[in-house]
Amino acid sequence: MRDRTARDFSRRERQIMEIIWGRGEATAAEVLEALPDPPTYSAVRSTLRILEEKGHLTHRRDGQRFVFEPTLPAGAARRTALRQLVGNLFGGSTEEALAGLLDLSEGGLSEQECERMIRLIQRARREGR
Amino acid sequence: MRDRTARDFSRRERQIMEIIWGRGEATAAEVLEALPDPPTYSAVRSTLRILEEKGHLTHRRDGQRFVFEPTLPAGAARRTALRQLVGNLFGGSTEEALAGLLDLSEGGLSEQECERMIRLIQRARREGR
DNA sequence: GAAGGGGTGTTGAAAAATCAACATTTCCGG
DNA sequence: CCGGAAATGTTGATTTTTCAACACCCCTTC
Repeated sequence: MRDRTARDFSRRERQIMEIIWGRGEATAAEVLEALPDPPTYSAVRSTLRILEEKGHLTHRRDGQRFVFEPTLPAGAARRTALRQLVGNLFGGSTEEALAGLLDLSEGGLSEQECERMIRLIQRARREGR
Repeated sequence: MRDRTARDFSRRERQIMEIIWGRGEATAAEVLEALPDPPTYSAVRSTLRILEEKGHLTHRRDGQRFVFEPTLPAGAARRTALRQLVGNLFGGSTEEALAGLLDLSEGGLSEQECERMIRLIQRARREGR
């Protein structure tokens, strides 16, 4: 079976997949609205259909509309995307990736966030053995 | 001026950029070798040239060969890639992203890793204010 | 100084992705 | 019953991406 990660997606396809991953599911109209540089409604539907043909999406009917949903659960998508990112850009180092992650939150960490994150790490330590 | 993030790359382009980001720099031959599904040498060079035209890469001469290097420093690429990933797939939640990250290291965390990561968080807390 | 290996430069064909137009269906209100 | 709104279905053109062939250049070696 193929990899079915981000490598499989073209530009627009990835853009659309990310929108749907983010929401869990979406209609064509919702995708259109969420796109920062939207083409026509028609074009969006076209791409959605292709994504479905390729096996990345399924749809169910909801009244007249189609509601699209990823074939793989969001967790799997996150996993593979993260794995690739860490592997490709951070040389596989989880620590460096964490550092990069912390760098992002410009606003600074609240005391609570900080504690929760530390607990996450400790839990991973315990469970990961 | 354009965005110049990962959104700008097509499939092959992204693949190649990731290879170069990972190494810091690379020749055409190296890129070719690193590709899991390589086309011809000629095709690789072609894409490298296009990436250069688009402003994502520069090259310097090293004897006969060209050595390609990202225009933006690796740090910037990491930042934007991470930001997008967190924004798109983790709803902007740094914590959830961290959880996902920890999920990746199947082998379990060593005591040392664990401590270093906690220290990273604490440092971010102090500095981020 | 000819041949060959290893590199680049250029060009155009082939494939894939993107897009939009137009037709069709369904539902709803009047 | 009729019309319009809101969907989907179908098709084909356009653009972008991907690829490879071939010409050329430089260096080494015989």
